[in-house]
Amino acid sequence: MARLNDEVGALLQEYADLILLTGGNAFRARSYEKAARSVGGYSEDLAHLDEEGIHKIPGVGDSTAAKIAEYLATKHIAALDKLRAQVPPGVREITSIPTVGPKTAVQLYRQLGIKSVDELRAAIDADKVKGLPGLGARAVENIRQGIDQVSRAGRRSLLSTALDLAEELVAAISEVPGCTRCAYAGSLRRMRETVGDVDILATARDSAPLMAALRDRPDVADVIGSGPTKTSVRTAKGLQVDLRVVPTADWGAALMYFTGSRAHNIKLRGRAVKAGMKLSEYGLFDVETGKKLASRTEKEVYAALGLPLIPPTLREDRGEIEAALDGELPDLVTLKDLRGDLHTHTDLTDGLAPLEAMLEAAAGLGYAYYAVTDHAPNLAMQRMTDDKMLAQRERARALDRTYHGMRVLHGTELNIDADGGVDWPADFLAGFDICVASIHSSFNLDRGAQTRRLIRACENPFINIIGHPTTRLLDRREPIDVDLDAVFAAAGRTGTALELNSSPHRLDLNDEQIMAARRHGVRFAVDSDAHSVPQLVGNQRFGVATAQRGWLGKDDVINTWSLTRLRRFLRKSAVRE
DNA sequence: GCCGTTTTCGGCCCGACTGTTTTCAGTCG
Repeated sequence: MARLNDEVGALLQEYADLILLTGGNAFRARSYEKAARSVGGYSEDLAHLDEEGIHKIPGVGDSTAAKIAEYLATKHIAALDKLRAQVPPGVREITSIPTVGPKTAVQLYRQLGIKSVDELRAAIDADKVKGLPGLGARAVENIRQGIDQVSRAGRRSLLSTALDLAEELVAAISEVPGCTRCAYAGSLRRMRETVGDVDILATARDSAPLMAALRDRPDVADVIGSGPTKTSVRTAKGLQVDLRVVPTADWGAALMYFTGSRAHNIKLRGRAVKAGMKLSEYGLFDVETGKKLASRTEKEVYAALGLPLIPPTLREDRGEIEAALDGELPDLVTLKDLRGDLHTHTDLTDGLAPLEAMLEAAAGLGYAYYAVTDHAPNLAMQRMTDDKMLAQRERARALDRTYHGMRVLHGTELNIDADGGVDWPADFLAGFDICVASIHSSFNLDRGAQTRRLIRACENPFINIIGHPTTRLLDRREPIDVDLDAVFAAAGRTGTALELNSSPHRLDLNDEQIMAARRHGVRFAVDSDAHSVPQLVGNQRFGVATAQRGWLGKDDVINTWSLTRLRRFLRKSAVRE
């Protein structure tokens, strides 16, 4: 469910953006930005806080607290509305294009009247942009590529965004009198990394009240169509939602049909045909007699096809049907299998919560161990020093075992430089329990150079995990150009785990890369990369689902292991000795 | 606008990279 904190955080971020776009004080804007992040990542729900409680959120002072209180009371912020009136919403949207910031967006608006991404593309095509101050041929070409990238990503929503909406809708529709079952289906149920639309399936004798409940929601901007079996709407945020209502007796067949994938369904139907049966969203039928053989539950339908229930995360026609027939479906890793988290941050660098708050939340998840891995000095903005890191280590040692006996590992997230080196020499690295190493710069090296730097990082005897290996951001940045097969081979050979970063913006490695890496004997760390308590608690479901999509079992994932086994792996002895 | 082992004013995450410049502005992590 979307938290009120995220909603308010987004408004404060918008306010900060609008301050910059209207030429306001940059420090003022930064202050609202900081507050936006802080509110979004705050562990307590705004809905349960009074004005005094709101004031205690770090980075929230008198002015911001008043705006939040105003929003909670009236659902409006007058100052925000005032700024909105000065800048068309499309101008802010333009700043989401990589390489286009507020200065450029405002210049385009002032000089050419451009107030949407579409208008900007048209202006570039008409050669009107080149020649503006600071915008030469190269810069314009970068903007054009940025537009392409954003529009490719923009058609689909992040899994987390779609899931928030779907869970809210399922809860609402389930409460409508007469609704007997309700669930989300589609690519969302398969937990694909991005989702084109949200499919909701429900059963009820009379569908009308369910359809009305969807149509009448305040966040519905547009009803695309509505009949007795299907209603389609578009939300204010542009996400399409389809609600289908089927008879209770056909729940299983309909859920299978609407969960897909298409390729999985086609293969199942082919199998049915060979056996003299027909499979549709209404059930599995005997072709000769027309008799319905199964439809009530998914398990029944799969069983009638001679198959065990196949988990939704595997239904992509990547061999799961064949594996099911051979009795070789993988025993997939689950959220409950995770015994710890190996890549997390605190407010010592860019995290929001102090170490103690993160540890308490981790212990609350039942973790047996937990690694704090704050940023290393080469990410200059983080201002890390040797002394700060050593002081944190002392605190971590002191807090070891104090949270329900949870073991605290002291680590760091190193920066892999363009040559594959990292922040500290061997003697300092040797002091850490665990080292994650990630790329945070030089994203545009050529394929050979990227491959070399990552292989060299794998060969570093102190690096245990390569963090977010391709560095892609689903809504913002393409992956680096790298020979992943060569990197996977190096990771397998050196005993370096590859991360499956659970942030819904990353999911890096992705499902197919995981499958390929596994063939090289690579082990994986499913890590939250949490920068706040909500991320620590919320991210891992996305990582685990992606691990399942990559066919990973418990044994493939090092943070399901016992601490003893994990420590042995972290010694990386094969390389060091 | 926020904040204080720099505390009621004066700083504020700091450096690299890119493409435009001829000494720098804008963007990004």
